[in-house]
Amino acid sequence: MSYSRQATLSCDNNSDASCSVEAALSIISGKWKLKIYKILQQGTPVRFSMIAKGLGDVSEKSLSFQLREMENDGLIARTVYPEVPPRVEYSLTDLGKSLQIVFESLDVWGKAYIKANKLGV
Amino acid sequence: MSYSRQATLSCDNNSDASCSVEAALSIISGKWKLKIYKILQQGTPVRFSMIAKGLGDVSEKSLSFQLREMENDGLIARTVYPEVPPRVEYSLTDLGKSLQIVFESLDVWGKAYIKANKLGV
DNA sequence: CAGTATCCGTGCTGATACTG
DNA sequence: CAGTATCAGCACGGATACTG
Repeated sequence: MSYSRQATLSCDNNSDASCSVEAALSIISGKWKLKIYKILQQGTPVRFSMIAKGLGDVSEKSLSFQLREMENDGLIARTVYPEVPPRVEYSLTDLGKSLQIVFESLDVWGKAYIKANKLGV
Repeated sequence: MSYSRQATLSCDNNSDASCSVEAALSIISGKWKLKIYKILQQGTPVRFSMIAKGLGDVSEKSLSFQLREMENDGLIARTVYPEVPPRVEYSLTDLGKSLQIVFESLDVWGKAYIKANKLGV
């Protein structure tokens, strides 16, 4: 891990009210996080390779990194089964599930935006 | 302008429902956009230099770029007064104002996240 | 299978200098 | 005043090879 995070997370020096908003944004921002979320949303734990397959063209490193960030943020749970070959399953935590309403809000606005700007195609 | 946008915008090839969410995310993602939004939220049009002052340490190029993106996305209106010296004022459009509820949603979740992860300080 | 290590390309962002 | 042009740095994400 050569770099960590945008550092907007803790907002130590915050005198503004946008701290929580920026925290939320930094957590859900990431090229694959939304799609990972959608995959895990089904409810049953999903294996690393299955997530990779669901995403299509993600590299192992990128997927691993995004998953690790989501785990560190408390969005997903990582369960390792001490088997051979190794098996690791990921699932949404309650905190992760609570993102649902945020995505719904973004979905509603996104649709309104697309409509307003006539970006149908 | 040497580069344009992350290209997740139009979602031409979308077969998934996350298109609108990603569109919304790409639009509000940007180092200064949330703070610009907060400044313009007061209601009265604000001049370029006043926005810069409100942000503190943003470069002119970065601010200009963020404003241009927000304008292109229909979030803010740009009014040029043909005076000397030139005066340009920015204000939120109705579409921009409609982001309010999205930010509220992010704010609520962000607060819950901070609480869950004990990131107070 | 599920990663990690290393290298690398690109794009976002900033600093500085210049213009109408 | 309100930008634009150019240069530069670094974070991000990807490719490939290697490991427990």
